[in-house]
Amino acid sequence: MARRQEPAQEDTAGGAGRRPSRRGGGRPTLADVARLAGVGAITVSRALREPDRVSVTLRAQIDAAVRALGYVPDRNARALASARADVVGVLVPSLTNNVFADVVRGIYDGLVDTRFQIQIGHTHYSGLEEERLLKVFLGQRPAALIVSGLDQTPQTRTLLEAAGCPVVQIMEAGPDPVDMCVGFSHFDGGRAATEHMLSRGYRRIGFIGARMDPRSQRRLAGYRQAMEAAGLFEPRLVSTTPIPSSVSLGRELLRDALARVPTIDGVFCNNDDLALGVLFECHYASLGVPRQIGICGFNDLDMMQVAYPSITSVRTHRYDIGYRAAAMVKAAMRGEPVEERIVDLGFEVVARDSTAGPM
Amino acid sequence: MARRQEPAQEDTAGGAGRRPSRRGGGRPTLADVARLAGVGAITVSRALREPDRVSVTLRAQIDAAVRALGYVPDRNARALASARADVVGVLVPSLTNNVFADVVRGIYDGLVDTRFQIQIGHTHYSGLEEERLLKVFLGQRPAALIVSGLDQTPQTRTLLEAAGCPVVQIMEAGPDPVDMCVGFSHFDGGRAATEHMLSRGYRRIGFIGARMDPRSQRRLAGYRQAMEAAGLFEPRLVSTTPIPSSVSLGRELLRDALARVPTIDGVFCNNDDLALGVLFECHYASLGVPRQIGICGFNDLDMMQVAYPSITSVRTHRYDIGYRAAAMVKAAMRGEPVEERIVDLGFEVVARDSTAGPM
DNA sequence: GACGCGCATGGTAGCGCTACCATCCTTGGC
DNA sequence: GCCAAGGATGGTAGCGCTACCATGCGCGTC
Repeated sequence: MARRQEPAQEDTAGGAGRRPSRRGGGRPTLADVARLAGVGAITVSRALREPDRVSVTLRAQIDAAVRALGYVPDRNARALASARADVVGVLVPSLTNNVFADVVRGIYDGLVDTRFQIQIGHTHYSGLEEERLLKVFLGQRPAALIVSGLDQTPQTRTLLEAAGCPVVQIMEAGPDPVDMCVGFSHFDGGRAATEHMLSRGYRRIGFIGARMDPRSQRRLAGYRQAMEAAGLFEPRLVSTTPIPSSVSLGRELLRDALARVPTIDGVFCNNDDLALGVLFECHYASLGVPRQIGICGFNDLDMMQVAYPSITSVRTHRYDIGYRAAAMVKAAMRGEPVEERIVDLGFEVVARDSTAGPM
Repeated sequence: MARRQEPAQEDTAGGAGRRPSRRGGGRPTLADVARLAGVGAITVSRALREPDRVSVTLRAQIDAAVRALGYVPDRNARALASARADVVGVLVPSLTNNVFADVVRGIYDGLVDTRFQIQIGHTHYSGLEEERLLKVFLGQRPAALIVSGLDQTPQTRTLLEAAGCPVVQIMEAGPDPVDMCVGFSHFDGGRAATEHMLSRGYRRIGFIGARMDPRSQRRLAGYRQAMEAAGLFEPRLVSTTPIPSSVSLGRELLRDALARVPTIDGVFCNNDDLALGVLFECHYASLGVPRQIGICGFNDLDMMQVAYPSITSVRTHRYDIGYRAAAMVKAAMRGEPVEERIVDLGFEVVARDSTAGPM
């Protein structure tokens, strides 16, 4: 298969006197379009980028020439000449995680009507990997950067500050962002969930958490504060692991927790995967939900509502975070002053059957 | 915040006689490194891309200069000069779908140790959108392309054939790929799942499917062939909708199916989300699984194994498909002849409690 | 000892586009 | 009717890198 390096293909229209340049592979260029339309190259460039600044007559000629040649602008040349690639770099810990998949979907939707392409990097929850990827991204002078969380390494923060493009930190709302941020308070979310369970009458509420990234830590801190305020905190109520979260891990962690504290009457799960696993383990072990065990998840994925019994969770506005981040980035790239640099989209505790109260 | 267009920063090392070029923002260039290291620019370029071709002495000097200046190669300039961007374009229908999230993770992992960046486009299951995105991708002369499925529009296929780079079609294994393909037979998967349920004694097996893309259609065709072979096919056993799949939709579709055919004794679900919804609806309606209703999903996500009862599903090798696609792309980009252009990674019916047999 | 081969290194000339500035033409004010 | 102002158009000069083609050197061959 002649897949690599096709021989220079024949010019579609009669591009008279075109010297066969050895590089580039014979694709039509801006100059070809200009020649066919009988205008200067720069006018073609403008017609494509800022149509309003070119007269209607010329624009029509140029459009026709573009179509006739099947011209596609070379984004690499454009990026080099303007010292700016039409690329928005996005750094997320992982895409397997439904939460980030939703955020990224919001970002994509927010940028779908622009010329910007999205490039995603997976940090795998590692600050060093984040730093490495950021350098790679900066190598192409991205139009904007979206990074997850507020806990970058000092070096990464310095790079972001010197990036020379808009930067949005997502998932968390907090003071002193590099440039802008959009998210919510994980601490408050953890506290609110715990307070909800306490208000429903649960007392020995365990915390189950996997892959304790900074945001998970803050949710745990919120749980702890609520429990301490009620005089109910005990270290052995907390089960955490650095292992990535999954439904099956939820089952295991509940078993562990019950082995350690058999009298647990409720579980606040760091996320919904774990909560679903906890529910299945309760089914399996014939523990009644919500009478013997109350369950609360975090994020409120679709399945929480339809699980049987339905599972209480903290609804977070993941898609909106991505969409809003895209909007902030767009505004900043247009040069508009962004007055609201710190956006807190909040959360809601959605009470369902799984926390109806102990017997 | 001076976020946009920082003033040209001072040269870190003493770059004597450096005229302040108005564009580019004063970032160190290859020439700066060459000057500091006392070598030619091209040697620096080689030292970075093909270290073996530069003597150890010079390499050390160059490395030192790179570090001293904090030099980061400009990927846009590199792409323009070499007529190839270090970007692999990936077109998938959606990332919300766990299935594609896994595939994409495999692609990322497969390319993590290379210089290539991944750029993802979401076609939203639309052939026209796929075509549009492909043109955008081609505008930067990607190093390789990975697209989903074998059912591109004729125009898209033409573009792919003329892309001048390796192309891998993923998710399906079939004859006559544009260049290469890796996946499995959805038809066979649907048939095998149905045959499994038939072998366990289920007779009035319904099909539940959402967002009937070409691959879902082929799974349905496989189901249909198995049912017809057993003399059990009936059109009203099939419930499909163009709506995107979700757990809650699974609950609804089961209700619909039962309303139409109350004697249904099994359900083959087009994917695992639906299967989980069906399970929850059975819990809710007090229908015993697997005695009254047998359930089989598709893809075998993590939660199938830990659901209670555990749910039979067709395991597909999503991560491996992505990883293998990345490997094929890497080999082709290195110019190695790829002998196996059509790779079928198969699937397995993982029998669990949900299809233990009717009463 | 002259020649040729291969390897390390360098110079030159773009890649295709856009920033910057110059030029031209229209339009309006006096 | 002349000139200023402003909008449309074009020419020139790169952006920072790599492909291509020298060049120079050491070494083996006859």
